Amino acid sequence: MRTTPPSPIANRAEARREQILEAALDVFSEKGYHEAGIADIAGKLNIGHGTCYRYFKNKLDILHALVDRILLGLLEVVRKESPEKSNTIEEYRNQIKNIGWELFQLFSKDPRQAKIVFFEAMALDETVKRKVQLGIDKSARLTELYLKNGVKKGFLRKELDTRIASQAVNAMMFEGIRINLSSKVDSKFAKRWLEEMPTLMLEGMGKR
Amino acid sequence: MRTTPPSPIANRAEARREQILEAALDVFSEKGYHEAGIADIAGKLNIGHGTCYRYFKNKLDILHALVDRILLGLLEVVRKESPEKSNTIEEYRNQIKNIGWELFQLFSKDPRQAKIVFFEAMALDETVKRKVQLGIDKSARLTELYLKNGVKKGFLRKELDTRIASQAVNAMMFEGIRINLSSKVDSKFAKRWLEEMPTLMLEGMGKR
Amino acid sequence: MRTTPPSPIANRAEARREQILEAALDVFSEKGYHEAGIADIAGKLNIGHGTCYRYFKNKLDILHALVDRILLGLLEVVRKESPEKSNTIEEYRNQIKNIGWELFQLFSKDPRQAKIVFFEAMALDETVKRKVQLGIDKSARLTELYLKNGVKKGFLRKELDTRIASQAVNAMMFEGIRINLSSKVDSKFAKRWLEEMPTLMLEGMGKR
Amino acid sequence: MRTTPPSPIANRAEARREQILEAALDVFSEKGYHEAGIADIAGKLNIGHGTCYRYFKNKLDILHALVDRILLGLLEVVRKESPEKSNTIEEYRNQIKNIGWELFQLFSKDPRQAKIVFFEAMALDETVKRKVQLGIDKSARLTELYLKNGVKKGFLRKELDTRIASQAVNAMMFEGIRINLSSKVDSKFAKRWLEEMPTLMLEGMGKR
DNA sequence: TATGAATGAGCTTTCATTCAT
DNA sequence: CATGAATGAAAGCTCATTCAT
Repeated sequence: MRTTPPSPIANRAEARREQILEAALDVFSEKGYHEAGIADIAGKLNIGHGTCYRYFKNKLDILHALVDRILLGLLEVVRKESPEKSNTIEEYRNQIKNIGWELFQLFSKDPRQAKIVFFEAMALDETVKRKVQLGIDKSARLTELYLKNGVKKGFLRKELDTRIASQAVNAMMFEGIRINLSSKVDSKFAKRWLEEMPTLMLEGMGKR
Repeated sequence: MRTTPPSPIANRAEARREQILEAALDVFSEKGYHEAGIADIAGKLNIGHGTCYRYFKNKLDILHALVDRILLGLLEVVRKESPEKSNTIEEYRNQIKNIGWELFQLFSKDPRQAKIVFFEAMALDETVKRKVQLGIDKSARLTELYLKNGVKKGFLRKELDTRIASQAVNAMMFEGIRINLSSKVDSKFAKRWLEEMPTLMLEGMGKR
Repeated sequence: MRTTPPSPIANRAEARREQILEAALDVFSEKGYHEAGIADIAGKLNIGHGTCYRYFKNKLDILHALVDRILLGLLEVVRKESPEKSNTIEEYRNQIKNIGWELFQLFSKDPRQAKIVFFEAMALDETVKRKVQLGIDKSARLTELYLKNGVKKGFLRKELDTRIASQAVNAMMFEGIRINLSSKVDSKFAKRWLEEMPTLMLEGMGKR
Repeated sequence: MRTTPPSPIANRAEARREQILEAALDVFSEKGYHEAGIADIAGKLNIGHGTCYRYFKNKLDILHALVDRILLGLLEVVRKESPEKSNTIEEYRNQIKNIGWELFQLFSKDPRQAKIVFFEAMALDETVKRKVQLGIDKSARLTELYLKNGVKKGFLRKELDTRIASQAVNAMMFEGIRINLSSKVDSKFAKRWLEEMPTLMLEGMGKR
């Protein structure tokens, strides 16, 4: 349900923006932000590089827009499930699996996105870095809601430090993605990771 | 047992190298690799910037040396404890606590190091990135030895995917450090993290 | 006596030209020719900047047209009085006063014009510069007619080098305007200048 | 009598600066500040253009340094004569002649300087413009001292508005130089101008 | 061994101008 | 006629690296 009717001209402009972002995603993730030149982006689209500056203030602005989009997608995934839904630990285990799976999907389908947020953006100017950290933090806060629900419903430990635990959960998730990115990992890794993680998180490594 | 007697001249040169690395650590971690200039490093030491090139091939070479040193320190910590030592889960819990503590120590004492390996180095050329990933991987392999010991001794789950689990453990550890770096976190955070982690890892979040 | 009846369509076009020139006057005098962009001019008129190119060949062409207009106005003022009119030195003094006053009026009413011809145009390509110099020269030639009349009528010195003197007169006039432009001069300055100039020119500074 | 012994190294650097300024004088006066590129300046000296940036912050900085030097030379000339020296109008007439002559000399010997201060600098950023105006103003203030001396000694009119008159004198002087620059003027012009000016200034154009 | 002057590749960015719509 | 998206030449500037001293 769109609120504004799609003006064709705005759409054209929007499409250009998208093209540029798409090309930038390619270039930045391949060569890295600093090595990449505006010319590379424009070159990929066979447009004059001046054109990029009609749609973005500068190179950094492109990255910002890119990061925004990626984080949006990330949060969308995390938000899809409802924190209150699970009533038993088994349901919860499934939720975890789902979210993990979706995230893996998201970043496996387009590893370029992961490269940007997990590697490039972290070494750049304070504002981008902060933006990503905020995004990750937000994701952790959402995760925390799940944990709190679990504690409330009684299937998670009462004394659980949900703040810490949510960050640990996030860390595992993202680390899995990071490792998955480093091409030298076999394709079954993701599957193993996804299967092992919920058990690890819920039951720990210790013998019962 | 040194194989070659320490020639004073080699020592002098070695000292210079150290100085430069120390200065580079400062500068790179503060301004970031790209923003930092060779001149900044030399400036800090009040030496001509040409001098840096007598001790290092180029700017990237300095970073490589820096990363080497940092990873060395990291592995040293992880190696300090012996994977075979623990015989009960309680001993193991203590080992984990120890290692975690030492790592926190290492990177809290000198957050510059963490900034370099966890942020800067990851956005640079493939060789540095790989080097860091290898370091982290090595750390995970070591961790895995502990886990295998645990499984063998029977205080960790028999079916534990030690490869995955070791990476998860690492992830939690490093995430803690990363979060700790983002200055806006209060000083008690480290303590909470360190206390919560072993339990999380061993018993998970689920209610027993 | 117009030769062609004013076609309404030509008038519309003419009006557009005028609008653009007016806007250009604003923009050029405010930001300077180089800092000003075609977009600024078009922006002021809320028209597409491509439109400017339907009325002018290029940016420089706009300046040329502007300078033409300004110089035209300048010469109009100088031409208003008739060089042959004065018969006594007192009449002449009044003529001078008048012309000076009108010029001050002209450029005080619209200092933007002065900024263009006296500052911007002089630092641009040879053709504009020459055009302005020619205009100033023409103004001096006119002034010279007055002087020649004065010599002929006997109220100016017989040996007066009218060529030089006319240029000196011009110089004083224009310098007054230039100084007046530099905002930090008080409003009474113009009055003092206008009053002092005729005496200076006619009687000099020396004691009689 | 130098206060500091001339360090050879400082001299070398100083020499480079001078070379660059000299080349810039050439280039700026020939092509105009905006048309001129740093590359042109460096090209003239057969040095890398980066070198210019070792000695000057940026392009504008070069112009500033240039203008400073020119204005210094200008003021030096004006300062050479002493305002209090003249006791009769004839002595004063000679002083005027001298100063005028020297200024003509200064700017005829190196018309490039005149082009910079009288044309280029006036169309540039506020700071340069102001600097030049200040220089010209300073020159007028000095001239005023001469006039005040003349009034005091009684060979200039008692009621003379010395402020205005000094500016008028300046104007004539500089206009002469400006006209002289426009190559199409014959070489005798300067001589005529210099001869006519003192009389004009002292006795005016009116018949006695 | 240490220096820092010199270098120039290479980047980002601007904006006058064109032209298809 | 009017538009403004697209263009790309052209410029300023930085800084890692070299090398004569």
